[in-house]
This record gives sequence, structure tokens and C-alpha cells, in this order.
Amino acid sequence: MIGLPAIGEERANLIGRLLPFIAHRRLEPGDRLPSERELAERFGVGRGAVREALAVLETLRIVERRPNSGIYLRRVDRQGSIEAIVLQAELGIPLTEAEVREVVELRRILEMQAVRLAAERRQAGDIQRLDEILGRTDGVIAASGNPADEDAAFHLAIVEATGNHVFLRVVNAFYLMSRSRRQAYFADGSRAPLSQRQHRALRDAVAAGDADAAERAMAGHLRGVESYWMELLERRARGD
Amino acid sequence: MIGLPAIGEERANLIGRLLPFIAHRRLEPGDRLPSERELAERFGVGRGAVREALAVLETLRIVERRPNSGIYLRRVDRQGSIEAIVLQAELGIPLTEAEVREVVELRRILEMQAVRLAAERRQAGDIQRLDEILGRTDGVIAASGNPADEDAAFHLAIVEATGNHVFLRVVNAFYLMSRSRRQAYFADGSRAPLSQRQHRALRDAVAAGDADAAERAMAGHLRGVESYWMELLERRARGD
DNA sequence: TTACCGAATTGGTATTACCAATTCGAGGGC
DNA sequence: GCCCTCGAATTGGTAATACCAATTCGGTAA
Repeated sequence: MIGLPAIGEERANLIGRLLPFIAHRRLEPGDRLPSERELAERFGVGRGAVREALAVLETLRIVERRPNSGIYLRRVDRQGSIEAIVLQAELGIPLTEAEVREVVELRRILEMQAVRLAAERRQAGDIQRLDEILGRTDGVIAASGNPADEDAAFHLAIVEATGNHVFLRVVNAFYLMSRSRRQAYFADGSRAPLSQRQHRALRDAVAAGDADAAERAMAGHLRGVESYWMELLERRARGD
Repeated sequence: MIGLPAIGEERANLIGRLLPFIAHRRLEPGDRLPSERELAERFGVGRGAVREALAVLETLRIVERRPNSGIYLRRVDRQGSIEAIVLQAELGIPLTEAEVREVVELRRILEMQAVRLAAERRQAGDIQRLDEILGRTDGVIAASGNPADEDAAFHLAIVEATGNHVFLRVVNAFYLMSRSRRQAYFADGSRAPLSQRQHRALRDAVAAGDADAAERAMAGHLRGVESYWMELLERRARGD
């Protein structure tokens, strides 16, 4: 069949089908996956689509392609890329409980250090950017909208104030992988105003160049979010 | 021409040619790249190869593909993936001076926190792994080999002792992106013995559960590596 | 100047074909 | 019975072609 469109078939991202396939087969690191031709047939797509997905999975260090031999699974748990978790989250695959705890812990480490550096190095433009985001957030709250993306923008703007763009990339990954979770967090409209007050305290501490105060403000602010995540885990453990 | 093999033509990784092409054109975020067909012709490859490369660049948030419209450059400097830097380094594209300084700073932040957590949480297996790597390194040094990979393995084993696999993934990215630099560092054979002594002090502090001592040991150890990187930058600034 | 329509362009996808290296089993020699 | 050898099948790498559907963009008409 040439060029026949899928007949009413929902054709999700191939990576989103490939990852559960790998997980479901309980493949061990080093195991060989089916050949490209077999995967193409099994998922009802062309070989080109399979190769595109495999190129991504190889870059994320999930698989290894050996020419004329096969596709092999790598030690995805410890050598995999951090972006692999971002991709999974974007595909709707939920993080494991361990991953959630680890993400929360590392996010705290990163942001505590970031806000200190930000307070020490902030430029006028950085504070201006923070104020702009705060104003935009006020508007979203007033319109009863969900300020999840503005929340992320504020935290990332603080990291940006460190002047370290690599730092920004790393923290950005964490915000990308928790986007849906953050949306759910702010779905409860009562949370946004408190968060906004804490953001303003953070802004003031950073603007004043008071690293200790900024760190304290960040610690208190993160506590709220973290407890939400931990509650989510408990709820999931009880079976929703 | 069908199936004609390249005649003596060195056909490097397409991504390795695409990235300089983008940089050389001084494309701004939002700008459109040539179409897939044009890129394929320009680089002398098939459209499939171009699509494979673009799929990777899209995952790394370097470009965005809009169906039936075109390929657009994203804000690669701040929204790009951290893995994009890893990929660049693997392709032999040197880091910019700013990136080097930022990588050094963030690596210090991550490892200082990691070694504290490792000292607090290390299990028996973690110390065993550290000792194993230390022993292997002794062998490499005795054989006048380059212990660059053993050095990375040791630092990563410390991060692994935190029990945080997400932490491990992030730090792993930093070691992958500086692999060639680390090889050059240990090419001077006089550096390995000092490094090994410092590693042993780190191992002892972690094994003893002394977070403060471990942090001090890590701080001193990193100082040496960092000064090497900074000297490299100055040498490069003077034009090698 | 504006609104509209149609042709060209573009990414998305499947199919086919060929190459070269690896794999693996059958057959033969020891 | 065991091991070596050789050849066929398998596999990833790559190019070329064709078609679709949506976007773009130019020209034309109101």
C-alpha cells in the first residue's frame, strides 16, 4: 500500500510507543532489540520513521546502534541522558517514585545555589525581567488563569540572573520535565497568591543583593511545592 | 545515481556539519533553515539522513520543525538542552570561553553538594566501588597509562553514592562533555599521582561519613583541575 | 488597497533498492 | 566428536522516488 493514510488510527509519536515497548519487554542492558525492519512492521510505520526515533534514542544514550549488527539497550538507569526524562515527561510517561524524589532533591540543590549566585551578580536587566514576570503573573491570577508557565519563567529568570547559561539549561530541563505537574499544582487557585507573595520576597532579596535572605526565601518557597509532590506520591502509592 | 558509494569522500556525521553551518550563517532564533530537500542536496546526502539529524536537533531544542512550513532555529543559547553541549563536544566542536567558565562553576556546585550527600548516605557497596576504581587507577598509573576515564569513574561513583540517579545523570553529562579535556589534563603524567592521593582522601572522608571533611577535600581537589581549565582559556585567548 | 484563489513549497511518511559488514549455520576436514 | 571454513542470510546505513496534506505566497479580481 503506497501513500494510504492511516484509517482512523491514532498514530502517536513513535518514541512514545517504543519506550513502553522496551520497558514492557524487561530488556536488560546489552540486550538486542528487534531489527529496524521488524520494528517498522510491528508498529505499522516505515523504516525511516523507526530510524528517526532510534537516532533520538541513541543521542539520549538509551540505545546503541551497531552497524550491520543490531540495536542494543544501554544502561538507561544511570548512564542515560537527563533529557531522556524530559522527553518521557513530554510524552506523558509518568516519572517513577524514585525519580520524583530525586528530581525534587536535585531541584532544591540547584535552586538554592542559583538564588545565592543571583543575589550576588544580578544586573539591572535581571530585576527588570523579574518584575515583568511578576506583573504578568498578577494579570493571569486576576483573570483566574493558571500561572504555571509564569511560575517557571520566574524561577528560570532567577537562574538567568546568575549569568550562567549552562546553569540555566540544566534547571530548564527540570522545569520542562515537571510542566504538567506544575499545571496541576496551580489548578487549585488558592495556591497562586501565596506563591506570588513568596516570589516577590525572592525578587526583593535578590534585588537587595542579600544572598542569605534570598536563600532563606527560596528554602521556604520550595518547601510548599515539595510537600505537594510528596503528597502526590503517597496518593499514588495508595492507588489514587 | 542509485546506490553509488561515496568515492573517497570523508562523510562525517551530518550533525557535525549542520551545527557549524547554522553557526556560520549567523542565524537568529526564529529564522528558517533551508528546506530538507535543499539541505540534502547541499550536503550531498539523502533526505532521510537530513531528517534523522533534524530529529536529534529537535529533541535537543536546537531547531523546531513545523509541518508543511519549515525548520526554525530556536533560542539555542538559553533554552537549548544540556545534552546539546555533550553532543558538540563529542563532535569535536570546542566549547566557547563562556561555556567553559560556566561548566567549571556548575561542576563545582554539583560536586560539592554531591560529596556531602555521599558522605551522609554511602552504603558499603559504594565504598567498595570507590576502592575498586582506586585500585584500577593504580594499575593504569603504574603502566604509565592515561587514567582520565578512571578519574571520571571515581567522581561519578561518588555521585552514585548519593543514591540519586538523576543527580548521576546530570553530573555524567558534565564528564562526557569534558572527556577530551580530561585526557589532555592527564597527558602530563605528573598530575595523576597527586590526583590519586586526593581521591584517596575523598574516599576516606566519604567512608567515615564526615561531610565537612569530604567537602573540604573536594574543594581542594577541584581547585587544581579548575586552574588548568582557566590556564587553557588564557592560552587560547593568546592564540595558542 | 484588500480579499480571495490556486499553484508551488514543505514537512511527514511509506516503499524500494543496494551496499557492506556482521552473523550464523551447514558442511567438511581433522 | 570437535573445530575450522566458507557462504548465505541478516542487519544497519543510505539514497531515490512518490504521494499526501497543510502552509505559503504570488497574482488576480473586487
